[in-house]
Amino acid sequence: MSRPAKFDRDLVLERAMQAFWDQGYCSTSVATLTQTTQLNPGSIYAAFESKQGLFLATLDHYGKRSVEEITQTVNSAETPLEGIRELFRQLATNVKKPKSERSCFLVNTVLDASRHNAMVRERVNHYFDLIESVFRNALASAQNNGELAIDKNPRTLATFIMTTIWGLRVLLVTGAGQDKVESVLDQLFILLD
Amino acid sequence: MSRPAKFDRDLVLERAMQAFWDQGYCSTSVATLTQTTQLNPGSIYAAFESKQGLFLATLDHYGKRSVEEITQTVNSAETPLEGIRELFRQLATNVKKPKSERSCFLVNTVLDASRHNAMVRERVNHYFDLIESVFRNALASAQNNGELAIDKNPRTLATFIMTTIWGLRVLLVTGAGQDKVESVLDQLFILLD
DNA sequence: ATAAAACTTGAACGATCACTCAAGATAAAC
DNA sequence: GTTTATCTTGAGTGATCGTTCAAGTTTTAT
Repeated sequence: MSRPAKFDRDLVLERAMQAFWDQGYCSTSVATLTQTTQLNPGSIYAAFESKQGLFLATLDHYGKRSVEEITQTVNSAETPLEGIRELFRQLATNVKKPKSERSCFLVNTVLDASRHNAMVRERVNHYFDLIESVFRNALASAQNNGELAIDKNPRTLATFIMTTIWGLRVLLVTGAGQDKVESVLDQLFILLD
Repeated sequence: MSRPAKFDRDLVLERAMQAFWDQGYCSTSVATLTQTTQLNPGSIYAAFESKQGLFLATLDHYGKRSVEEITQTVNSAETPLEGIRELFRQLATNVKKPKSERSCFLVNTVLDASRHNAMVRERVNHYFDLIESVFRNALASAQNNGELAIDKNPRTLATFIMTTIWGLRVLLVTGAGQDKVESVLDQLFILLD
């Protein structure tokens, strides 16, 4: 016996996420959020408790989708190792895309808001862990296939892959060209052979 | 025929830098800056024009010192390649240090303020370029010494080293332990052999 | 001494911040 | 149709934001 919320929660999260992603937590005012989400302050606070509550919800929105997309890309290739390579090739094509300077929402957040907020840090680390396990599993499969040498360590390589992704995100923000990005991919792929 | 400023500019820059580094540009208010620098608002604005002006000055303060320290570490080892390895070993010891979660001021800045401010971006990129050239020169020297295989490309490797540093900074912020950090170093060192 | 120039002080400015809440609107339950 | 519970609206809250500036202070040059 109550009135359901009129707005589409996923649409609101998507729009709020774009705002936070573009401008960062601190520079995104509630006034901006009311514009982009087309929700009044009251509705935002009724649904998400606070600006931080909305931010955490957008983090989940982004995190879940990232994990899905990465899993999809890595696991839908012909072989596990090829899946990982394909993921990096896709990442590299971001150079040309218009909003590549936004980097990754999780990476931006971990270097910004997470350092003084345990809740944010834990959530970001959670999604990083999930993503790393996708790589670790793929590498283990590759070893079983004989695609990856038996003396390589999937755990070590997965950590290194994560580090390379993080580094690549920064590289893209610096405005690096195609050549630099491909340099990085080449070096990483050497280690995966 | 004028009155000289009473405050120590370097000390003020150091204190302001610590504040910006700890909390980020946006979260560091001028009120905070007046406390940490022990300067009144008027003095700050007389000396640095604006909050952003002070920030840019702290960026230079940090950037110049970083370049000096990296150059020193890389060039004072017995061989160029050993210098690069030594730098990474030092970076790795940051895991234990209390403020390791602050990452690198330049990296934090490039993912935060730089994306919507060309002046900040150019300045950060400038220092990144200087640092990368330290590695490129060291690698070229290593090749002349016969320490680095002749088929390796110093330019490509220097870019990869920068990417690894950036990735390592993120890794440290996630709270990774010694083991993960050493994993990354091991993989990087393979590529330098 | 005096004048000139620059620095220091700190109260005050308008703008904007995150957030609240009373009033009105709306859907489900009966 | 009435009740009930919740959502929506948007003006308004006090706090804090970056910045300014007039008044007072201090140093140098003459």
